Amino acid sequence: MKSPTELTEAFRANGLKVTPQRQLLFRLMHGNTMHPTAEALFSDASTQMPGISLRTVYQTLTDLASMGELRLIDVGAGAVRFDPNVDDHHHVVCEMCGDVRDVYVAGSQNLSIDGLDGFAVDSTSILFHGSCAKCA
Amino acid sequence: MKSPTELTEAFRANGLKVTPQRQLLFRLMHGNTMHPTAEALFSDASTQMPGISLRTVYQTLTDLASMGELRLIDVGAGAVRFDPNVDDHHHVVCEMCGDVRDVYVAGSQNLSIDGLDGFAVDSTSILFHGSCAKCA
DNA sequence: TTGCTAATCTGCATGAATTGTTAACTAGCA
DNA sequence: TGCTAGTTAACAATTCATGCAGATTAGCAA
Repeated sequence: MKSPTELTEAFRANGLKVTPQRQLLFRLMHGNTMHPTAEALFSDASTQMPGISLRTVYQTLTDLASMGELRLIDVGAGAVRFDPNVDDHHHVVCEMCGDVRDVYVAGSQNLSIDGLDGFAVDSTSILFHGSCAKCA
Repeated sequence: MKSPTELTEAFRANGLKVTPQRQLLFRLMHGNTMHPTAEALFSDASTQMPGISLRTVYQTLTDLASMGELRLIDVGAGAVRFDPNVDDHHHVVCEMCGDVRDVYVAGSQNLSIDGLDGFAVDSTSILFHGSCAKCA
């Protein structure tokens, strides 16, 4: 994800306005490795800006996602999570505490895959399920 | 997934009762390659047994899943899908029509993975996103 | 076959996550 | 400084899934 300053430029360039709510969310997501849910971010944002709406958090996150500045990740645990890391990477989720971390996978071009006939594949997501060091 | 007859045995052996509703669902899921949602199965079941409850469909599917007779798959499109194929396999989903098909992946032991330190991995799911032949 | 009892079914209520709606508000340009 | 399109907040609505309670039934035992 771009820096808050760069995002300000990018939003204006796209005809979108840069409000205090959005700037706060830019800062909260920049460099964030927590893979937060919308609710979690809303909670964080609320401490710094009481009265901010959950709807606004969702709105801004989906705007960022559609600009390619964030990735949505679904670990099958109810709520979607947001990841400012847009590198080509995957995830591991702890089934006990729900913690999610980034995983880098190399060598996938050597996989032998059967069943993709007729499909044009756009993207691949690999999700590892297990238990983290703390929960083991 | 086992055959309806075998499932009848298995349910009784576990102290679970075999009702007409359950038998119908056994038949509807056996060999089913559609990866249906609970709603879709409910719809199918309703034509053969009007009055069956959606609650019962969820209940039976959950029971089957906890017995290891089916797998739950989440393609990030809202509802969870159910797969009677419990082999070690993965899935591809068409982003246009939502169709899901089984994919077999070999060679994953040769992947080079970075970021799993401290995690004990129980399972891995690979999901391919793209467009199917009909929607391309 | 009959009766008992725990398991099940249905219908409805509830809950969690997300999106739709609308009137009031404001960023950013002229 | 004013205008106007884009935003926000509050609330309603939707979707998917689970909790609950009273009526019903499968399956065992006599």
